[in-house]
Amino acid sequence: MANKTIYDVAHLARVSMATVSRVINTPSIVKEETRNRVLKAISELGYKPNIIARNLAKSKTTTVGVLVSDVTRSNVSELLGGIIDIARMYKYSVKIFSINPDEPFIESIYEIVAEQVNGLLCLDDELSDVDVEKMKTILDENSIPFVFGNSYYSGDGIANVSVDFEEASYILAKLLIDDGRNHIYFLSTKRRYSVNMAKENGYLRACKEFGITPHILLSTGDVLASTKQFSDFFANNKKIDAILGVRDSIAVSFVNVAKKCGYEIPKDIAVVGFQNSKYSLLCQPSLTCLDVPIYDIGAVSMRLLTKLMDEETPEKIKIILPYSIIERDSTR
Amino acid sequence: MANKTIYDVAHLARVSMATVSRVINTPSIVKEETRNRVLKAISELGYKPNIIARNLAKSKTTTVGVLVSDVTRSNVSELLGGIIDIARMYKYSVKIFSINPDEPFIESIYEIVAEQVNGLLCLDDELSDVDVEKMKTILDENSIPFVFGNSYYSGDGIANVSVDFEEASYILAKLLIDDGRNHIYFLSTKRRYSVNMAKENGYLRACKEFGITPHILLSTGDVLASTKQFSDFFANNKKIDAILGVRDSIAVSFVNVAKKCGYEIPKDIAVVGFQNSKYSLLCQPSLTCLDVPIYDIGAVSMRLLTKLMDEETPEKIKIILPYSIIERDSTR
DNA sequence: CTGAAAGCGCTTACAG
DNA sequence: CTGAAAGCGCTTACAG
Repeated sequence: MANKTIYDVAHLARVSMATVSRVINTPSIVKEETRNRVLKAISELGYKPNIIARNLAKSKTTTVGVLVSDVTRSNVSELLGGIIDIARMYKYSVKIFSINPDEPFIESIYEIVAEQVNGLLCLDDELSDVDVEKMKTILDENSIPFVFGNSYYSGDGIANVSVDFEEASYILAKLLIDDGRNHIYFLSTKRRYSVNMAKENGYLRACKEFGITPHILLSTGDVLASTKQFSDFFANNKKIDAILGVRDSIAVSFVNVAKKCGYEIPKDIAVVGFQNSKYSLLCQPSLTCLDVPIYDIGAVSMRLLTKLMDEETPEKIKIILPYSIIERDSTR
Repeated sequence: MANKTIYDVAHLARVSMATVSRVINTPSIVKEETRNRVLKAISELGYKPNIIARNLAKSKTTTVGVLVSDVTRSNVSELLGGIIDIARMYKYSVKIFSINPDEPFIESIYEIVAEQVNGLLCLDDELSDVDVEKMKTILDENSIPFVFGNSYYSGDGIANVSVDFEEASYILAKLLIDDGRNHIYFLSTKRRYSVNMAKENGYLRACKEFGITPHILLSTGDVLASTKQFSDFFANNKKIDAILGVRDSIAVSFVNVAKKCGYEIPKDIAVVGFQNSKYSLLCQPSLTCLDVPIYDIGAVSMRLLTKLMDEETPEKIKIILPYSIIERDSTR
């Protein structure tokens, strides 16, 4: 059984295809009697308009692209959750693109443009300023609005939805300092994410303000590697009484090693995380951490994008969402 | 600057649009000299074919749909990783759909059909057989091939890529039994996923075969709730010397509670998980568990779908991938 | 309120 | 090897 077209419906309802199109798009304009006849035909045939054809006719699409560097990165799925829910609400469908590591970043943008998306949500957090500028140029040329979700790119005219990680990190560090800690380590990732840079800056600001020497430890995401790294760290007998871990998995690895080396948490070392993931609850002791509204960041990004696509002018193009801090057993 | 069309290129290269189309789609057919002229025009203009128009003209799409019940479910992002990589390889783009909880499941299928996807990957694991049949009917009517990834639906003509969780679970249970354990609990989810049912069946088979009384404990995904549930469990002084946890987060919760109640792992209680997630490594002690090739399941599902979309007849429509078992400190 | 017709940007037999 | 033309399934001024 082939796909029904608008012709089939028109024929059955004995009207022109234009009328069918109208009952679908602007039903109020059609006389009730005709409208009902058409509606009946539609449901009898199980007709669904071909969205491709509609898009072509309108020369616009109801698709947004979501660009990620890697879907498996933490937070991406929760961001997607918010994005998809709002997209449905506004009748957009979402195409997902990941960056092809085998070609220059900008090629990915060209490919997305060719797919005729109506807007782009960029969840990539590792872009150079140059790439961001190039991307902006191409997208602007094609009148494709875009917004960055959960990342920091400061350029003019670049829409951004995030949490103030710099401030949050500052507050977290201050919390440790107020508790009398002064050998505070900042555990971050080897890869330079804009978000983690912001956290680092907040930490550095607090250190500077309170006259504490900053210590930064970078590790990969790999559990075994960081376990080894942290063991070496303790073998060198470094002075330490607190850590801030940008990722829960890193913080938990560290806690495990510290405990094995005879340190008590939080007595000897206080621990603070930046994600409120299940890890933070499953960890022993449970982790004090930032609670970032990841789902909301996704949802708000998408909502902002819908405004941009409708050529509304939103009051703000850079949105900072509130966060909270959850104190648990790894600090006191 | 508006989008360049094939006309602009044709004009610049002084050929017809048909020729331009040919150098894009079947370049070998065009005389080299003409081809080069067209290529030059294409790159001068930065022309990219409008994929919507192409799809309409070919009345087919190069888009596959991926249907999930909820993107944030564990494994979904890793499945997506495999799917996206293979999709890129075969030049498909992927649209992601989640099930709208506010309407009957089958409506979601109609919406996907309207989006003109060329094939569908279904990652939903909680469908009733009735829904699966309905879905198959609709999709068949519209000649949209589909495959289930990481789930079990046994119907005829239903493509499926998974791991033999029934067998794996049987082997895991047997491993505990061989170790002399005979009060083995199976911790599963309240929601009935086809995959978890398969695990349960393997466990039950082992119990039956070795004359052990099966015990099944169902919990929600919520850490706090399951912590309470497990505390109550121990308060009732149940006999227990081993558990199989379908999810790592559940297994870790259980371990935490058991330790707090004075049990030693694995001496008093051996623990086995079904996911090789970071939790299983971060847990103290580290968890013995199944290693399921989630990424591969996504990749193979997508590959199978490309064959189906190309109307090849794959030798097998139900693919069982190999797994392995990683023994760590939670058993011995 | 409704129909005829042009157009969206491509592809692809059909001629030549 | 290349062009003219029809067609993919819709939408939307333009008439009436």
